Amino acid sequence: MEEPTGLKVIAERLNLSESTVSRALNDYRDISARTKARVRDAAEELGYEPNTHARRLASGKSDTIGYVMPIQDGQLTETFLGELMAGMAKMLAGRGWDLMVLAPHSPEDELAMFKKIARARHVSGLIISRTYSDDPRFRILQHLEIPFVSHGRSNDSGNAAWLDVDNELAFVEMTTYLASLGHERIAHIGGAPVYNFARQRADGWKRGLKDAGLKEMAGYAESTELSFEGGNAAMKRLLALEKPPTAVCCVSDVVAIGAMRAIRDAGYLPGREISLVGYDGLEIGSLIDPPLTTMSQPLQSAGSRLAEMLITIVEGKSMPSDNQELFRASLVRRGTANPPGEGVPEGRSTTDRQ
Amino acid sequence: MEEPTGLKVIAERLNLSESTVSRALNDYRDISARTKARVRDAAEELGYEPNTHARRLASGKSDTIGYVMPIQDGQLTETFLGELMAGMAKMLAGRGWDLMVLAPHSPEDELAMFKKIARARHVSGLIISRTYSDDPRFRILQHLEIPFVSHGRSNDSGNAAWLDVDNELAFVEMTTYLASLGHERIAHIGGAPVYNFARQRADGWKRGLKDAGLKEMAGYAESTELSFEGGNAAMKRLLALEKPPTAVCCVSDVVAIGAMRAIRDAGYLPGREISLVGYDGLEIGSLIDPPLTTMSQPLQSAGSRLAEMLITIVEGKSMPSDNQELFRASLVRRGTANPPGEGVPEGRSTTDRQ
DNA sequence: TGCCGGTCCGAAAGCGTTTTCGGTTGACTC
DNA sequence: GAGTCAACCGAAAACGCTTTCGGACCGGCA
Repeated sequence: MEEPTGLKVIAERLNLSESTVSRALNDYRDISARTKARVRDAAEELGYEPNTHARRLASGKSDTIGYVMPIQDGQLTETFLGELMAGMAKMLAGRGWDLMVLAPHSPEDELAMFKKIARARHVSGLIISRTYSDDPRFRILQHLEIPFVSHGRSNDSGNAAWLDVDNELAFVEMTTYLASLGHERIAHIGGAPVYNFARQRADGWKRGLKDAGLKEMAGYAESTELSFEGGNAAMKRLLALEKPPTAVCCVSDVVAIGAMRAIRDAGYLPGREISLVGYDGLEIGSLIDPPLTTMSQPLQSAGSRLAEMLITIVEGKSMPSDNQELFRASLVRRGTANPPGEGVPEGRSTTDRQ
Repeated sequence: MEEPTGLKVIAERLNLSESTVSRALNDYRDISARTKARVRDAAEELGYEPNTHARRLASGKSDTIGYVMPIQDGQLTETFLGELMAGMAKMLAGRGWDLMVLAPHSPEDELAMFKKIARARHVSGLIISRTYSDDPRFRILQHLEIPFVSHGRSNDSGNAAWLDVDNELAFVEMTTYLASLGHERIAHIGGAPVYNFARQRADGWKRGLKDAGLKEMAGYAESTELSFEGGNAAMKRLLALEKPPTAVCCVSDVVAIGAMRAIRDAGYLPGREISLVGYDGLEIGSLIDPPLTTMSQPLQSAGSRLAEMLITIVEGKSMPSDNQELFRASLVRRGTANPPGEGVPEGRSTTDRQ
């Protein structure tokens, strides 16, 4: 229908040159205030919207950042993604930037995407997530000179930009909390240490034990895959111990829910004979019975902040290494963490303090 | 570093003109096979990657489609989004298209985005979801002449492109299944009928009752918000009935989980005295106790198909009205749907037919 | 009067493709 | 040997914007 109005028509209507109109719109300072106003009014009236492609071609900028979906690791992230991406998209839209989704189906595919981006430059920065303890992507992206920020640290993230939750602190707090309730036999069901967050969380648990003056008992450091079945199996192993724990720190809510099942199957009640704390703050945790005590991490704000950081880096307003931020998880007290009660499995009904 | 190789350098190296190189790369037929091969080899060797913006500006195409995230309705969709978008992104990437995320924070904002797209045309098509029974977006997008396909139908989706799950059929099957187990008092906890899918599911339940020769009892058609609390409250109302149902069809898994809690709180066991079936097929449903029987809908494939449909429409290879597809949900038998047992609340322990 | 320094705007050269339009070959016909 | 017709390729004009550069104009100062 109505063909899109370009700079030309508004220039003609105002008896100005296209270049003047362009600069007026972009608020150059060699254009008089009066002219700027006239141009802006006309643009408004004509419903002018600049052609994105032309603008990007001419300026050499792409005003687009890409989010690399972590899809090769099964579905544990799903709940995550919506909120995180919504946070990014809103922030970016507010600044006139676009968010593009990259969903590689394999590490090779991911690498190919990186290379293509390095060449075509139609995406000016990347956000990656679900980082490994040793994550080659940091080196690759740096070598390719693609600006990026990572959601989660890594051994390789030294001078890169990242935003992470203080996983270690979260698990220190979790452990300390459990200890403060009177627990002395606190175990941990962790994830594979290839995941950096899994390692951090395990470290936090250990430090928490130490801080509380507790010692790590043999067999208490479980590691498993990040799934319901994983948590279930790990908990079974813990229950088979000579001295089973009275409380367990779980690397994720899903793992914790799996563990709850094992506890039930053994004839105990989660939160009663054995306390549990999860991590993620999934809403679903509040729906189960008893509702899962957990550590919740910010998501929308993380997405938003990630995008913000990346923009300043892409625009050269800050160095990657100046963009390293630690968010904090917060304890959500629900029903599965209580003082050790009676009926502790296999055990003397230990402490009664407080 | 190495400045990006453009058409020019490969043309010079081969003693050809840029236009020839361009056409060779795009497989025009007025270029000899030999030349094409030479060009392709050189391009490969030089690591040529076309400049997206230049290409899009020149061709007038944008090879980008946008997905409008449904974020204003709370968080019920979250689990969804990851898989759906992954499905889209993979399909699009396979064809060289990009997926852009739009996250409007209000209906007005959404409208503004549409208008901008209609002008700037930097996105050549849209995928919308979470459709309302009366959804103004269909009219708007058609009027704006923005190609789109909808995930979910609407009263207004007559000649538009859509992909939907056969919600009605799913609930017919669900109801029939419950009836086949011997239930005669089957209720429904639905969602607000402003959501088209909620209306369809309610219709399916009614038809299922009729097909089974059952009649809808007074107060059995509950409607509530799509949340845990909603399901919980609705179930409480059902339990307060003179003749409470022995089975309940729930509009979503989350609602079903809320209902389970109400059942428990009333002293009954979900799946025993009162059977339940949810909808969505959330993985989390399998983790709770007892695991939730549900109807599961395809997601990755839906995302992929949506993208595919939109491409053919954008390319003018098919009319929107020729792109209307119904996917089918499938029953996932887990633990909450069983023959009516003893202890049916308030009731004669009705039938014993299995 | 002449010169200087601002202020404001136009001209024009890109940005890297795509695509239309001819034009040049050589082979083929009659 | 003149004409025809493919087959193949180059020239050049877009695409719609950004950005540099220079120039016109005006006031003020010596």
